[in-house]
Amino acid sequence: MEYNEAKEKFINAWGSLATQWGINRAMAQIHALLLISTQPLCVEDIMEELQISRGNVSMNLRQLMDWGIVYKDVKFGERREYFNTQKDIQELARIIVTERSKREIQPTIRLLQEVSSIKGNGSPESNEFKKITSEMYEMAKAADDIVNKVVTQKSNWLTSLLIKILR
Amino acid sequence: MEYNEAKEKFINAWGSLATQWGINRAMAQIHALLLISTQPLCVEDIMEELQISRGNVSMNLRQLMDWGIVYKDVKFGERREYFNTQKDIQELARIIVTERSKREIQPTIRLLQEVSSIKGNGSPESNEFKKITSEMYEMAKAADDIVNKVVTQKSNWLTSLLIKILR
DNA sequence: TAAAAGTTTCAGAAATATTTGAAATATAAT
DNA sequence: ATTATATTTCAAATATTTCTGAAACTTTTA
Repeated sequence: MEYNEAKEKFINAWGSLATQWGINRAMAQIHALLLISTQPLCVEDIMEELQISRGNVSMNLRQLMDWGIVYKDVKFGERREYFNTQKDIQELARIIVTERSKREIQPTIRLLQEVSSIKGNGSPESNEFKKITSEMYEMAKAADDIVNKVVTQKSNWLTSLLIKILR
Repeated sequence: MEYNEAKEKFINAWGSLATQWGINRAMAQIHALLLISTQPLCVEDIMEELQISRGNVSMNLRQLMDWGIVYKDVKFGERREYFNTQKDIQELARIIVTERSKREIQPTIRLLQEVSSIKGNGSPESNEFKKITSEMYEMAKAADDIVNKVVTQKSNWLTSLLIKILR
């Protein structure tokens, strides 16, 4: 496979995979492009490469910045804004895991906490409901604990997790 | 909060959360309903409770069965099919993690494996591409290893993982 | 201060994903 | 073999999400 072919394949496939993860295609593609780029890119560059509109690029760059994985990179003497991404893959993954936990596990925990703590009316249905949602709540908290512990260990978090699991 | 209110809230919120995880609302709601139900339900029951069409229920039950978290539960002397779900929450989570890994991590690994192993033409762009995608590949493999190790440890996998991480 | 160069916003258009409902298919009872 | 009961399929309808493009806005330069 040629470099150009591989690059195109990577960006396209990454976009498709992302939709499965509940992340939108353009956002994933923009991020993929910044990741493999040798220098920061401006909005025009991204529009050009991915053949998408200015508005789309602007909105998705904002989202990527909200996620904390893309930064504005000011060039001296240049008017235009350039964008760059976290290139350290371990650190990138750490940020993404932290962020997804904040956006997905935490609301789930709140919901389960709330519904599992209802008074209940003693009916079998109400008892089963409390039982199952409480178990789910405990489980979600355990998952959250694990993520937090793993993720606050800055460098090489993945490798050291692997080592812990293997022994 | 009343039981009925809590039940409705749980099913609705679960459906919304699911869309964030890339899972469709009806599928998540059907699963939630089976989880908290005291007995297996037939298609009619589900249609009734969630106010969705027969076709929708049928298609999503099939998907849940493909995921391995919902089963047909034959009642003797009954024509109709009844559906039930894995009620052990730890085991349920184990299946879901395994299945998502199979459906999401593995295709990702294959992609990264493929694009990172191109010949390259020596240009800085091609070198950067190989470097980044190789790092992503290594990272995805490590994540996959961790998931496999954790998930093959049948019972209490989450708790024992937590213990390992804490010490 | 006005023009230039760039960025953001957002209403409507387009693309995707989900859902419906009725016909086709399957299975069981008579 | 026929009827009754239940399930599955899939084309069309609906709903949701994403994207576009032009206007509004912001910042810099002259």
